[in-house]
Amino acid sequence: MGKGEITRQAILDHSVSVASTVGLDGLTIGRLAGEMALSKSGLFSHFRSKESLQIQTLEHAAARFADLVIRPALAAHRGEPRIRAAFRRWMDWPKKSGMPGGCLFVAAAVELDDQPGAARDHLVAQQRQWLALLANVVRGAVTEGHFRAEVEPEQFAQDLYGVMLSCFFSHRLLEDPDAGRRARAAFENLVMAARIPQA
Amino acid sequence: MGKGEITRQAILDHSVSVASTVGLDGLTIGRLAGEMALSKSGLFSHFRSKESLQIQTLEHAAARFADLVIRPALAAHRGEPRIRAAFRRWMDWPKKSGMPGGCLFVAAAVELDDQPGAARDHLVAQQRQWLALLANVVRGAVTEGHFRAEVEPEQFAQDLYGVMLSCFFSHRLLEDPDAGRRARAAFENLVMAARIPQA
DNA sequence: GACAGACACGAACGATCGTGCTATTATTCT
DNA sequence: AGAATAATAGCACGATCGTTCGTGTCTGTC
Repeated sequence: MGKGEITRQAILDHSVSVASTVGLDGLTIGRLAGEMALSKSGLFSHFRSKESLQIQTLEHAAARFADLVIRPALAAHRGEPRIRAAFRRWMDWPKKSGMPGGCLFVAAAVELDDQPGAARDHLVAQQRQWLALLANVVRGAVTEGHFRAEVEPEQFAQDLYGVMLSCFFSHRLLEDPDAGRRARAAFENLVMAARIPQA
Repeated sequence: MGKGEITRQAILDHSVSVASTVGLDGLTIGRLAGEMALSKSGLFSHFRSKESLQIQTLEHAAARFADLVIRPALAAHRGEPRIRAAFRRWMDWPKKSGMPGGCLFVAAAVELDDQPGAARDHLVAQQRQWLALLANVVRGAVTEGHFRAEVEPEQFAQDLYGVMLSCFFSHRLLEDPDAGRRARAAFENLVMAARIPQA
């Protein structure tokens, strides 16, 4: 790994952190350069455009998400345990991953949902994949006999996403200290409702 | 109502619409002026700063929210009917209110959760009030005998918010045509779980 | 030890940002 | 109708934005 690649990675590390608080658009090359002790043009030369910087920032975060959430979750036993692992890792991945502004994907989702372009396309593909993976994990819980056969995996995935989003909202904006506890409770309710009723 | 007030309202109408797509920060005085056929300084003089424009935009949207969601919901019968009315109005209030970029409050929430200032304070107070109102409506369903006594109103309110947020997310970013249907299904599940079980 | 390539810097560009001033035109009130 | 007031336009400012270009400085190779 050459020196250029090293600084590029360092820039992206910081970029993810900054973008989590000010968004991908609020992300500024001048600011990034200042905080990395680089000149604007020196930093810019690593990415040939701002859009490229934004996309690479998303990719960088996605790689960390795969390391910190997806892979550990898939290492858990199929079925309900894997769902619990995914949820737990997902819940505190912004903290673990050094994103002081909360999950970058949530910020980017709201920011880009109206802004066509390569960055949006990238994020959409990413998030669709993640939701599909969640749905598949739920499907596994059905075939494993943990969940009822009528459980709709896509429904469960969207519901899970809602639990996460409302937790972020209550926690970050409203600063509700009970947000996390309620999110866990909501998760338990979802799981209980999906389980095969014990006679 | 003088002429100044009329144009101010017209500006705010448009400002809400624009901010819903590009955010309160992406909202720009120059753009707003161009689209309203006003000079930058002419428009600016109505608000003495950009922060004031942002706050008034939030207030304007809040007033419409009260008209289109809160008041009609409170007009419904106390208990479960009122919850259903609130949810239904809430679901399609961005459409009804001419916000092409989806709910302004959602966009502002993600944008401002890290940016201290008067705009954030205003939004936080607003959203806390709305969540408290939702919780109160749920409390009404309990005292009315529709919901079980153990139902936690604040939990229900946060869960409801999650249903809305994940619907917006799936609908607007992922363009999932089933997002609305799933949100309604999730709502029904929440209500059913809270009801007094019929023997 | 000359040379090539990678890497960073400094200066400058056109554009746009928010925000003041000063006129000038519209509107409202007596 | 005329005077007082409100609303808008025009212009300029300093700052910052993304981007380009030319130049210097290392590092490693033949």
